[in-house]
Amino acid sequence: MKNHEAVSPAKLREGTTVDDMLSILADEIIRGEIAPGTKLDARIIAERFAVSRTPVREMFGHLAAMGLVEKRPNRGVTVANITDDSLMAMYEAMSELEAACARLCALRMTLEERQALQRLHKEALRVVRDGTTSDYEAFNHEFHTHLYTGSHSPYLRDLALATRSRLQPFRKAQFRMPQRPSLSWQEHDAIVAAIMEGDGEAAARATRSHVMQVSISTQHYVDEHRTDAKKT
Amino acid sequence: MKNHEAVSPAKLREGTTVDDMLSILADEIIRGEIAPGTKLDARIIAERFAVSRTPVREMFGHLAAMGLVEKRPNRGVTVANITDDSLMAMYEAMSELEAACARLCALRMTLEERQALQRLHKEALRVVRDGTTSDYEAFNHEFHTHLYTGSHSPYLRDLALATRSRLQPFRKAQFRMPQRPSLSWQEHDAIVAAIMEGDGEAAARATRSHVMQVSISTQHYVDEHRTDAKKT
DNA sequence: GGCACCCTAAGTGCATACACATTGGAAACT
DNA sequence: AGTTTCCAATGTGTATGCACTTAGGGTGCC
Repeated sequence: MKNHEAVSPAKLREGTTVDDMLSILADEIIRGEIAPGTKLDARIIAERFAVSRTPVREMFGHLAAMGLVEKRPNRGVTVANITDDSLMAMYEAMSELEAACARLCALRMTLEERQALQRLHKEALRVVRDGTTSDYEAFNHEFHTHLYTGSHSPYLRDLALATRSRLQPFRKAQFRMPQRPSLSWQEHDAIVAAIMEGDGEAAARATRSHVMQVSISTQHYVDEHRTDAKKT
Repeated sequence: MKNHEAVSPAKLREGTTVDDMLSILADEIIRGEIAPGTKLDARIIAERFAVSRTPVREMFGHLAAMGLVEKRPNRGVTVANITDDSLMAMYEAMSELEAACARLCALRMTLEERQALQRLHKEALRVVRDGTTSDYEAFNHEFHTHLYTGSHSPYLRDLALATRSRLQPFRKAQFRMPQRPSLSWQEHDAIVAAIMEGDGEAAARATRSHVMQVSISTQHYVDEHRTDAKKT
């Protein structure tokens, strides 16, 4: 029984079942494929992944802990419907987290990291001119990731990453404005300059204002689509 | 602040079974009553609270999401054993979070909040002179809580609260140094002064250095007790 | 006598079953 | 007809049982 090369078709021995579901579901929520306010039926999810409700419930707990869903006792789980206020608050926290990262970047980044950041930033300029906004979005994403890792502060990085995940469904909106990539690049430029000079406070200020600009752009989008995202 | 008090196992059947266990277990871990590295047997916990293993497992998921325990597949959960490096990283993140809060406090605190902070700070001075270190610890806790809420940034506050929870088991060590309360109060004094003057940057700097002082004190304690916390 | 292997015991992870809470709608009353 | 109440259907929360994984010790082999 145990010595069998158990490669049964239904069961895949790849570690944990719930983690797989978790990453898939989290990704779908983050990508916005599941609209905020949607109720997640444990039974449906269980059938979809061909498992029982028990691991699904466990996964729901993880999703709730990530802030991607809200869990109310005896009333099931719904994809987190973020209000304007809480969205604003999250962006504000995000700006502070990134500002702190940027400040530490200015003080701590190695030569290689500084060069990599600058290289990335210069490549992004080409994308601003020639590429699509979607292309720039990828560069933007990586740019900020560099800021997190460049802080050499793992926990700060994790907090920033987690917060960004929670904001992800709304961030994709910002680049709807055609001039946004160009402005974004200019704001990045100020950040890079401050980091290169080792001016931590300037880097923090520039980053804070940059993220708040993103917040404002996103807020406009949310306002426009208020009617769509009506609560269930 | 939500202070869930310990509930007797008998009356757990009322409403939220999992949350009650969660708050109790989390509290025990945070207070250090369960040593880091201890393995938590789902069956034992289930018997203790007179429930089945299912809700216990769900609670384990929450504890893991809080970072209080580590969960390895098929190997159960153990109370998070924080290494020196990760402890340092957490304190660093904490210092940045609190610095951000303090900066916002300087800019945003209402008159009432400023007065309350000052009042609390003055009372703490009496405790430094006459009271026990345990008394001061309570004041210290509330002082920092004021900083979080005074930022008027709910998410930043939540991040700070969550991070503090994870650091709580180690923070109690810092006041072993007899002169620490006095030094702590002086550091607080600089923070309060900066906030009162509305100087955000100064408040941030003072808070950052204050928290890093706490980190250093704690680190000494951890070093001394390395031999105790050896088991993984 | 040391090392590898197997074998057993313990504990985790998932499935199924059951009890209870919530909700929507139909029937009865005002 | 509008409102309320009751009931059933849907779905959550918990218990129990089973399969599988892992760890520890004993036995055979070198």
